[in-house]
Amino acid sequence: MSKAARTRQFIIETAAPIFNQKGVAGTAISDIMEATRLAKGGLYGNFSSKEEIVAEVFDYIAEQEKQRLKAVTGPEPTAIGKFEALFSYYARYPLNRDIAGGCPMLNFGIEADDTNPVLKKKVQELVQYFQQRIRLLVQLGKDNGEFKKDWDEDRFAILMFTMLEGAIFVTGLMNSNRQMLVVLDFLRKEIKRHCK
Amino acid sequence: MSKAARTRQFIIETAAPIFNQKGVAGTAISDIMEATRLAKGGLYGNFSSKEEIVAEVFDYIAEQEKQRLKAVTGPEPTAIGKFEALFSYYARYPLNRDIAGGCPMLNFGIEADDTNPVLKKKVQELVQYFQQRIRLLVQLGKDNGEFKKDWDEDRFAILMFTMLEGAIFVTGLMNSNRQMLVVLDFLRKEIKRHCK
DNA sequence: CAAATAATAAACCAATCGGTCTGAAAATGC
DNA sequence: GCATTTTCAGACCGATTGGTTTATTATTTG
Repeated sequence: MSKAARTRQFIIETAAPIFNQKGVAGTAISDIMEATRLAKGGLYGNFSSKEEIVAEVFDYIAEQEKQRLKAVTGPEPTAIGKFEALFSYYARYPLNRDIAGGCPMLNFGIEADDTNPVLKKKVQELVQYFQQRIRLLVQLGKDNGEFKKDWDEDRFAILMFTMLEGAIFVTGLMNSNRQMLVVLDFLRKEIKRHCK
Repeated sequence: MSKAARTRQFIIETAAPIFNQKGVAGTAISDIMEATRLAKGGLYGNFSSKEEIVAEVFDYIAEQEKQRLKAVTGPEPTAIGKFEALFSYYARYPLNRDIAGGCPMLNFGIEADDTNPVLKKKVQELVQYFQQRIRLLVQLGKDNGEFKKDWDEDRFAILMFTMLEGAIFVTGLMNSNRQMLVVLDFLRKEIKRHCK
């Protein structure tokens, strides 16, 4: 890895939580300069514009989120276990300092919706990936004989995803994970309901 | 109503959809000048800062949302009817041109969360108001003998609210109300399940 | 180890940011 | 309908925005 590539990566990783917390419009180049302790030349030697930094930051975040999802569900052999691992991950989500500023899909998605079509498309793809993963988990459970065959995974993926995103929002706003716990309790029961 | 008061109100109403779409940080005073066709003096003669405009814009939006909620549920005599009116309101929500830029609670809440404690508190209060209204609707239904007495309204209010907010988010991002319809279908069945 | 190349700090740029101020114009009270 | 007060346009302000350039310092590579 060349010096340039390392610096580039360092900038992306340092800028990521700043953009996630303060938003794209709310983050100034000077904020990134301060956090990276790099001068302007150091940034613009590696990126051609703020937009390019934002785009790569989101790509990095998206990859990170996918990896996190894999890391959480991967070790569990059963679909039920994978779901349970996901739920205890989300129970800690609002307190999780790794994801400063809350869910990036929500943060970038809300801002990009009316302002940044390129970023919006990236967020769309990440949302679709997540919903797809939920559907695949249900299908896995069906194949394993854990879940009833008549369970509609498409429907469940939508319910689970919208509830989780809503709960992350409320949870961040209220500084309490109480509502998240209620949502997770519901999802657990929904899983049980469809177990064989 | 004095001229000043009318201008003030005009500024608030004109600025509201702009802030809701572009965000607080993403909206410049020049944007509001352009939309209102007022010069700087016209704005700063009525408000002392951008922050003050934002605060009053959100107060206006909050009041507007409360009124909308009342207007939708008010005419219906039964709790079931009120819920059904709400659901058909949300089915049209993403297409509704009155609320340009999506749900203000979500838009302002996400941005204010890490950047603006004053605004954050205002959003918190509006969220609590909405959840309270849902609980009261369930209680009304219980009192009317429409719903079973053992239905946990606190739990339902959380599920309904988080799902709707999540659905509004996804729906705006995806430019399709498909997932909203799935969510509404679930909520309808949840109501039926608790009917006597 | 030297020459070529890549990376960065800092001065600099025009444009725009939020905000102030003053004089003219419009609304208001008598 | 005149005098007073309110309301607003527009020039102006310093600070900050995203971005460029240049000169110097590191890092590679032969």
